[in-house]
Amino acid sequence: MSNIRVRFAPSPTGPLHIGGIRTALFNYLFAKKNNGTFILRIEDTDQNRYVENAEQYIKDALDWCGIPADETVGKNEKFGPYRQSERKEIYKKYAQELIDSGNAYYAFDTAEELDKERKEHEEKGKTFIYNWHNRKRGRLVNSLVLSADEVKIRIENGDKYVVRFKSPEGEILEMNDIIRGKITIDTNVLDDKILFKSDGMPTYHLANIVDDHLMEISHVIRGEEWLPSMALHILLYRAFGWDSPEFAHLPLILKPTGKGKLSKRDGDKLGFPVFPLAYTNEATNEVSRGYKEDGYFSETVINFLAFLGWNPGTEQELFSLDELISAFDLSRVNKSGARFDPDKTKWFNQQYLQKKADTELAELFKPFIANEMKQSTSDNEIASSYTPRKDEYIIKVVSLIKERATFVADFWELSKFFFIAPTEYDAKASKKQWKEATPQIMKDLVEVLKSIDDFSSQNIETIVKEWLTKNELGFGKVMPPFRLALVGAMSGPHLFDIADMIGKDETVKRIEVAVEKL
RNA sequence: GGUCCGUUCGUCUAGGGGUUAGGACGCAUGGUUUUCAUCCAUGUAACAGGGGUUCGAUUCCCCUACGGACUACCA
Repeated sequence: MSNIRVRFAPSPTGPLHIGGIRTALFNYLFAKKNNGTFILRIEDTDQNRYVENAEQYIKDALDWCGIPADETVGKNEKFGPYRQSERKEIYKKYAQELIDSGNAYYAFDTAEELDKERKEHEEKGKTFIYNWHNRKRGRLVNSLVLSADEVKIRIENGDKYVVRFKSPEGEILEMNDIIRGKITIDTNVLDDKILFKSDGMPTYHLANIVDDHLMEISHVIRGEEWLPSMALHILLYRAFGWDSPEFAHLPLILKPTGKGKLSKRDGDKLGFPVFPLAYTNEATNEVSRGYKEDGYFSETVINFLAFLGWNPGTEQELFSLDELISAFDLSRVNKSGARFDPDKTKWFNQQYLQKKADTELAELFKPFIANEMKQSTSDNEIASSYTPRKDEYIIKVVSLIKERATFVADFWELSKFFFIAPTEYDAKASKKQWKEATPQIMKDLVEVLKSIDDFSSQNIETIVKEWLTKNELGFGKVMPPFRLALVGAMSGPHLFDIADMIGKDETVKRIEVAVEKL
């Protein structure tokens, strides 16, 4: 195969949701796998739905995911412009070419007239199709029924018109889809799609075909919602006398529960993001959450999206972007829609969190600590002595608690006792673990602790254990209340590690406070 | 309604004429950890239904059911 060139061609009507990101990802993977080029083209032919900040959002989202385009607006513009609104004249020329070759025609029917037509057909239980069935009969007004002069006069008069494709009659069209194989359609059921709108803009169909041809796109990889348009597109390539690219229609991403494809609303309803990045609708000020802001790593998003509708055929599930590139194969893409599972995305994030270096996680954790400390210092005097903690300390904390976290945002709850003394004690645990004899045992423990010079985890452990054995004290009598005093609850890492981290003075202080309070 | 596409555990999926139908998420149980979590082990659970073809079908074909997409001067 020569020169692989693929494109992702979103319409800037709002934020891109994960379905769009997955389409972009599969295009990207296919391109990189085959030493090809990944192009981002902005399909902004619908002026009514255009949203100002959407194009930037699309670029930002692809950048965050690590799958930027090789060619796009402002970057390697060999086939530019890459915004369809800036290519108007090009489409006009090609529309004319189709009219001249008899593959398209002018139509003067108004939207209202057509609506009425459709309704009337529907009432009779029929389907209105603007094609050979009725384009020359009935009440439709177009250059197929009007004389050349009449058409000319109408256009010169400034009458609104559209250009329609003249779809062929009585042909069984056989097409090939890389994912689905052979697809057959009877051209008699195709309607004469509008190619050029009365506002001087092309429709998706014309612009898309012209651009894909001009930009030398070799493979069209897009969502399944385009499958019904494939016949029209193939027919357009033929009408122009161009070779058509190969097609691959990706399965849709479905809602976690219920019917239909995943939509923006599902995220709000079920409490998970559907967008890569948070997005603020400038008109309504409505904010939609994003994976990034919810604490997911881009690796997570890429990995779970890759596995929606594709799999490598092995049992490996964790793939870096590079691994994805080498493993990717369109022939292993599924045909059926994939239900989106938020639970599994969490699992992916947990996996990636464990793989991250402690230093990197510590950096991500710092802002959370700063924020929490700001809130706690005022009502917790002990906190002040812990305030600025060195990086080294934070890295150590991260190494001790990360295995129980899924998000960086979980860190504080899992580790706050490394930074501030407990202000309250888990009620259930205190009742169960803090017995009558406990205060005295704790006081004795404090004395033992005070005598330790080398306050390292291992050494404390050794000495405390020796003391336990010597005094015939059970672990169960000492360790739970000890933990309660340091942590405030029955959870957390190895207790002697905690003591080591917070130091002798603080350890002793916390036990004394607990004895007082409990 | 019409057209097209699809259908393996609850979910993502592997497999493919003869298999104990495999893995992962989730869930459950047990072990490790005198905590919690992690981790490990085990368990749970599926070929939509009906007809063919065949010695044999979950796998191939047809029908039905169900699901989905499309059916705009939206993409």
